[in-house]
Amino acid sequence: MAMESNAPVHRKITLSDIAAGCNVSRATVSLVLRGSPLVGKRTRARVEEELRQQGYVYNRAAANLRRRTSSSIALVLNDLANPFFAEFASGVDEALGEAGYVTLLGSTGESIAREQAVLGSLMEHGPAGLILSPAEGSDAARVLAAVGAQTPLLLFNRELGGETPENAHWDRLMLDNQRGARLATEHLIALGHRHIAFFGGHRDSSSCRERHAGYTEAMQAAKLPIEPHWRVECAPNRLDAVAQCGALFFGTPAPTAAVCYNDAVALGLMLGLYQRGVQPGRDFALTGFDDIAEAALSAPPLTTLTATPRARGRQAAELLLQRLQTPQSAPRRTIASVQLVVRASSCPPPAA
Amino acid sequence: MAMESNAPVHRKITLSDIAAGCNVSRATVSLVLRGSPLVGKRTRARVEEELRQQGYVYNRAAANLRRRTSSSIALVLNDLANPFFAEFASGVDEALGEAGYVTLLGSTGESIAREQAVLGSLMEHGPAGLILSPAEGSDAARVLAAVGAQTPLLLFNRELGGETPENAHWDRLMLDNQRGARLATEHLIALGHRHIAFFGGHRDSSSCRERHAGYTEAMQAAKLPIEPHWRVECAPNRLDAVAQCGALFFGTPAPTAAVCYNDAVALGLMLGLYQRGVQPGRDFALTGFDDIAEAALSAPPLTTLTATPRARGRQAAELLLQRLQTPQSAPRRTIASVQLVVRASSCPPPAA
DNA sequence: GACTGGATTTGGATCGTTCCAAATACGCTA
DNA sequence: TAGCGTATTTGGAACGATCCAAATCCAGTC
Repeated sequence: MAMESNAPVHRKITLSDIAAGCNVSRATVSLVLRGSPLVGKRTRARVEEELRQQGYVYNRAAANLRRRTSSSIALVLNDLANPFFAEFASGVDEALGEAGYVTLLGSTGESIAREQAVLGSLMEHGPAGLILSPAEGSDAARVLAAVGAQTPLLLFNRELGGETPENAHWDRLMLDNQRGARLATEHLIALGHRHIAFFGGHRDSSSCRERHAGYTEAMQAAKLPIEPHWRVECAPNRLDAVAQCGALFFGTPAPTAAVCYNDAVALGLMLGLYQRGVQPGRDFALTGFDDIAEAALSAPPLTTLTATPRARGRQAAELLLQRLQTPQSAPRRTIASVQLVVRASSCPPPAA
Repeated sequence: MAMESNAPVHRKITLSDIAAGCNVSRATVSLVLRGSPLVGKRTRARVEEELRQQGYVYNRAAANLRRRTSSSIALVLNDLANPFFAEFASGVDEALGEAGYVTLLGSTGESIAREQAVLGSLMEHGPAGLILSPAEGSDAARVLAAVGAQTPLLLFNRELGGETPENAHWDRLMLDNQRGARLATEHLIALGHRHIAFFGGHRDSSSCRERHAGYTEAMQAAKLPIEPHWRVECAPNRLDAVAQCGALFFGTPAPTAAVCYNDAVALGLMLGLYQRGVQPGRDFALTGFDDIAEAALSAPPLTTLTATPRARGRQAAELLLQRLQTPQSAPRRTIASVQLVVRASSCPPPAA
């Protein structure tokens, strides 16, 4: 029942406490902590014992202040609740952790106002860099104002609006949206579809524009006409997709297939189709984008494009870490390729 | 084309720069920053203008050092890629952000070793408190060693192994696992099932034990026997669930329904059943736990227990913030209730 | 013009660590 | 035992903010 330690119960243990405890200077303890070869072995052992005894925990904030360094990286996501971003985040955190960085999390819920607030708040913590998947409609000027020109930023997934040469110095990691959507469209065409819609997303989102371009490209290459009512916009989530489903069938000819902006939208569309008595995967073909975990488990399983979000997370972290190494090198634009995963949701047209 | 600012391009702007820029002392600038009523209006205006001009960003780390405060809270999760935790995280971050805290993220991927490493690393950043959803098999002694007795910790979702009176001082936010599983089991019994299995999870996980207890309770109350081979363990993810599916049908009588440890496991089991030619929701009834987003969209939609993870995230944040207010008050154990959501996966038994 | 008291402003020490130049210790040789 | 070179150790000034006691300002009063 003896007291193991006579340290005061409150107040944190600092370098000085350790130094006093074993009659060396603070500088020496500091050297021990950082594993410097300068300290003698006897001293090192003594200090290490004392560290253990007193239950010392390193104060990285103080060290960072003195050394003018940072050991954190901010991760700002437009929608953490979306499994695609959750997996991405987990990849980022994993890779950053291995490199000795800690992740400062911020999620914006697609709100530009929150994005501004979150960026401001995170910057005050002095991250070494940031990874940003912008909220819809976020623009370069505001982000630059919040982040400043000194801190490296990696843009993921979406472009910012209003980019100018001055702030185009950011690195990027984007998905090959156009090629992905083209692959999906070509796949549907190969199955015999002629009336193919592009469903979901907003026109002012860069990723949506790119995917739509891939769709258009494939349609034109196959000399297929595109009706205006085959382009239905909706927010990139399930709920709005269900609501907008009807719009697909307002005009003639009605589409027999749809390339969807992403998986969430595709899953929503499925639900909407069921509600109208149309069975997806039998009466109507559709494809998604992202290959979130539930895509393989939906009814029917969803044909989609896989981007392996966890791997993208690791990649994003690595790109940013490289940037920290070489702050002056030219900005990099990385395009991650995507692969078509064919599942049961993409059926041949009923007529064929 | 005039230079707007003559500040050196590199090197961050500090209080002293501002002070020098408008001939006041650092102390005054500091007061302005914190909106103190002490400073005169003319001075305040002058300083604020200078802050804007120079693009000052507050260094919260330095302030925290001096004030011996903290503005961050660590969130350590066993599985961020699981949508349940992703939504939880997004709720936590939202509530913490509103309270002016920043979230330090750490995900452990169910590895005790990583959990130790992550906790250690996060502690060095001096969070005001932590929210921990422990990895499977994590024990109280190790967590206490990593976190210390000073920093408030809120346990979420799972209990730690090896709890002793000394480290039982942590707050807790748990789900009403037992009641939830009992409700699910009673529901299946009411549908006419007599042979009901409990599928998935590991015996040494507290949440699994509790859910299993709820299942047992309902079975016993209905005077239904339980066969040993109706208890199949597996890791709480889809993949392992698919693999273990066969084990359910090794003995007789075979179950006609299963209460699953969670949604991930239930969705995996569905897949496994399909592979054996058994159609879930028609030939076999099952229930999940968590109500992750995909539960409503699976084929068939999954009967499960909803815990509204985003709301739980907010609640966890609020509980921890309250603890920071009153460090001395007695530890709180909060049990969040869950609700049964009946969907098509829970069908009557084939015979009935 | 000296004095008073509230309103502002300020220098200097401090938080816990690291850097750096300088001091001390120690083992050997002469 | 003095002298010397290498191996350790160390005081004190940073880092960028805040705290606090003390200084200064500025009407208004006598």
